[in-house]
Amino acid sequence: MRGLEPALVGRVIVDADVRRPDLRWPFPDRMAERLTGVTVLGMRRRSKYILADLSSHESLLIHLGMSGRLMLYQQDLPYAAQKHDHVVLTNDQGLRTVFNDPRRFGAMDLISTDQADTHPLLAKLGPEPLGNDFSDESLSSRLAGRRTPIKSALLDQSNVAGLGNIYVCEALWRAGLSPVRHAGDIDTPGIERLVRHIRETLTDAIDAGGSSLKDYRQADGELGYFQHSFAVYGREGAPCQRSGCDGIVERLVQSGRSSFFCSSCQS
DNA sequence: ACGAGAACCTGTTTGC
DNA sequence: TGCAAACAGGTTCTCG
Repeated sequence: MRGLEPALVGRVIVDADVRRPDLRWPFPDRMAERLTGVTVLGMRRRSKYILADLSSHESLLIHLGMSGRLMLYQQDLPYAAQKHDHVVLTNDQGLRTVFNDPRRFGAMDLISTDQADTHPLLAKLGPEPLGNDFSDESLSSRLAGRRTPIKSALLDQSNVAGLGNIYVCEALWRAGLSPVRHAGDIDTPGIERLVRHIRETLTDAIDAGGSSLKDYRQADGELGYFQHSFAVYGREGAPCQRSGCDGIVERLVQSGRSSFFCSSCQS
């Protein structure tokens, strides 16, 4: 969202090429026409959704799913559609914004700007982890009595919005909490650590990503930028990085998702 | 209400 | 080497 904002805000969309009828769901009626000729007034994010507010009083809602990418192709450079390029927006400077998504778990919708908060996809989201509504008290109350593993509870977007598999694994490691702990069994100090480390994990990731995204004009498809900072994710069999811990990173599957953790220092 | 698993898709990696 | 299974940054739906 931060990479797209300077390229889109204040610009007019002069062409919308919608190259297939759907992603995860069908696109809204006449999406291409409704996007053409409107100005992008601003961009914002709610959980993992990107919202572009338009001069037509509608907002373009975007979710990248698992494999989705939004890439910018500079004006003057020739653009030839790549495989899985599904939507191509061209602005009044000739800059193209391309939604590419091989697995098509992503989504796009057009919604009334003043009803964005009540959209079905957004209505049930929990608090933003970097906002004031996310706190020891709010998380504790949402987890109270829950017997589901804390790993699953943190992936549940109604408890806290915007955490994915990587950041949940990393935050639990930083907090020294086992992913198999029942969500409702975590004591107050554990909740306090969890809230703090969720925030720190996200801010570290955003900081690392921000520097890499400065090269967005190249749109060369370069992959993740926080991956070099993972303590446990994808590191099964590697030594635990916590100082003084001699454990080995393990992997287990919870609710169909891989959890990476150190059973020596996470309890 | 809660929690686990399947489903949606394609591409890449792993294992026999 | 070749093929099949497993796995992948997510979310919703169904079922017990």
